[in-house]
Amino acid sequence: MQAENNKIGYYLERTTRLVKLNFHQAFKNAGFNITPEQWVILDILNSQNGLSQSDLAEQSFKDAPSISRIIDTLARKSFVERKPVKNDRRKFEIFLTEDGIKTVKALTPLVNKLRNQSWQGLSKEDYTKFLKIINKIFDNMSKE
Amino acid sequence: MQAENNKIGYYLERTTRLVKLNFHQAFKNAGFNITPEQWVILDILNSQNGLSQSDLAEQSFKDAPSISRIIDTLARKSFVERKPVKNDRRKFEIFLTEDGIKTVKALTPLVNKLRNQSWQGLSKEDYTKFLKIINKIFDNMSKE
DNA sequence: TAACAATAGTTGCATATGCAAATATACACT
DNA sequence: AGTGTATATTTGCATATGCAACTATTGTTA
Repeated sequence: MQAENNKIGYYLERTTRLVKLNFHQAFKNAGFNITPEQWVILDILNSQNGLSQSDLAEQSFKDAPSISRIIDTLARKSFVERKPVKNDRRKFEIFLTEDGIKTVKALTPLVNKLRNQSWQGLSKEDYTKFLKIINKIFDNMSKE
Repeated sequence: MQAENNKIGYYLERTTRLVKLNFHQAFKNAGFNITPEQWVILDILNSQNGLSQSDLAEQSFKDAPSISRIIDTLARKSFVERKPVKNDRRKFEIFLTEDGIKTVKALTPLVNKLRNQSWQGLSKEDYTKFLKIINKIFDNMSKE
């Protein structure tokens, strides 16, 4: 396809930004000082506690420095803690703290509500189609 | 729709990030020190030279501080210049410089190539559908 | 006209990202 | 064992964004 796919980047970018903004503000309104990026990490750890930073990097599709600094912030806020790994002293395993677990529990309904809101008026078919297309774009941009 | 729309935010975010990365690297490989965000502004100015910063903010869906700083960078690199407005001394009109114009001309084919690449294997119908859905998400997140 | 509100832009602070370079540790191979 | 390579994480630098606060100027209106 040519010439028609004019402003995909623009629509992608502004929508992503707005979605993140909504999540961030909802967290803030609920009394939680957490960014969407931090939420993603907490959410992953909630289903797989004790991942290493490089595991987290892979699962969140971020690079090592980004994860390193997000973990810094989450640790500073006492949502997670780094535990050294016995067999490999280069690594840390990252665990949710009590407070981290509570926070994920508290925010999960809010996140579901926002997800539903973002998808209002759209169908299951739309979802399938959208995922197919966006992941095709992702693949198209992944090759050299 | 419920419960199914699980990871839209994640797919949006990682795809947007990858698209921007591809554009940035392509610019760099072509010898241009320009970010995708800076490109968007140059591209808008190329079709409407002399917009004010608040016009640019509106058209690019960014806030005033973001535009202010992007213009700072573009001006420092001599791609644009701020011209004071006679009737309203609060305002600047932003103009592409010679170099800015040359740069847009040089990068346009590259941008088109990348747009085509991102849309490879997808149809005009996919495009319509995708735009409908992503803009619906945008609207859903725009209301209070 | 004086006071107040609105508009245009800038600046400071916190966060996130990409990249390159650095450190520390583990692994592999001769 | 010793050298070189790979892996895990951190740090520095540049850029972008959201938000709040600030300055300067313009508009409104009592």
